Amino acid sequence: MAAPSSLPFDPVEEAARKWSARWEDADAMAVATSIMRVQQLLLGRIEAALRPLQLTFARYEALVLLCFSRNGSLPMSKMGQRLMVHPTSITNIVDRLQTQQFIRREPHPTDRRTTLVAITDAGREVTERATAALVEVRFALEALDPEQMKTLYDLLRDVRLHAGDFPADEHSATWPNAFLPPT
Amino acid sequence: MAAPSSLPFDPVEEAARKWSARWEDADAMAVATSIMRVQQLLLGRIEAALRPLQLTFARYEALVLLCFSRNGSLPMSKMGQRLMVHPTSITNIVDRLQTQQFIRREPHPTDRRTTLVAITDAGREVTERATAALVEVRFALEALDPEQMKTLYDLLRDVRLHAGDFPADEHSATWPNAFLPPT
DNA sequence: CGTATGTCAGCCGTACTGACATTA
DNA sequence: CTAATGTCAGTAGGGCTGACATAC
Repeated sequence: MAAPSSLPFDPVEEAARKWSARWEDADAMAVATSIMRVQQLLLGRIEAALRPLQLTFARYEALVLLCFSRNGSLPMSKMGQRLMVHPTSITNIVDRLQTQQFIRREPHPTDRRTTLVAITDAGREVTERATAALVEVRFALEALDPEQMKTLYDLLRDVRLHAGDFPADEHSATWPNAFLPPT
Repeated sequence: MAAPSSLPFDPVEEAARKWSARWEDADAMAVATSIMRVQQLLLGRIEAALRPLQLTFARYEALVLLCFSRNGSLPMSKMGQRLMVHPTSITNIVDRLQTQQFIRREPHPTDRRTTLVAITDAGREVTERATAALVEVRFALEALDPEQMKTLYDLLRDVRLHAGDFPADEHSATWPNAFLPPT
């Protein structure tokens, strides 16, 4: 985690100012750079919170995905699609989680090509503890109030939608309305 | 680059819905996940645009930083601070750029501890071409109009500020006003 | 003296390519 | 047959740690 580093000014703003003097689209450059930097800052703080539990964010996401599945198990291919990772990367992640005894590989009952990944009790337990750790630091986003969160979420959703992260159509609400009772 | 993956729904929204049923701060989790995903999508498209020039985004950022410096050269330590990378990582990046003949290492005139990194003519040239390539794809942010860009920039700036990316005080404007003539 | 700068060897987790065996 | 699934070996680029020589 690169230390929040003692600069006397905002490096992104500085770059945008100089950029606009010779090139176009300085605003897009400033936003793209901001996203990279924020991701780096968040990931650093998130992984620092997970380190005592021997988890990375990638492995944590995989565990959460399994926790949310109907039977606590999913095919490798499904996990790869959801987490946006390469098939060989999901093999890697699952290998590590298996070494840690947080998941088990099981045969698929009907399709003998596919491998099911099932979360273990130890896996559920560490996921609970990791989640508590992340909620405690509010995912490193304590700078934002609920309204700002919603605005940011919606803007990022537009970017994801345009980049093909999920289909446009459908009766999909924009904001999950996490704090409202499920309808 | 993980392919934009043919899911029939928004995986982040889906996760937020299930999250809110058992845990707190589903909105912070949704925003953090969105940032990770958007960063991955943007980086994928940006690096695809840079690949023909044999550049990664990290190396491109280093070249731009040098382009913007007064004399086309900076100490390694300064580059590391600005780019938020570890001292050994800047050595790595500079090594690769040097192999590509895009930069030169030079001795510092007065402080014999520090190494100056100077951009070469070939370096300036490839930076211009890379910039043109990125401007052409609008940094993969063509989904957003100027007003959305500003909103997003300001929100991300709040997060960076709170995370210690730069000091709060100062007479710093929030938006670089890239399209206005310099005052 | 203590501090700062850059480099080196080495390790880690991740992303990918290409090839492959197995099964639908 | 073609297509899908998961695995393996190997490679690449990046982020770190610890140790170190050098210079302020």
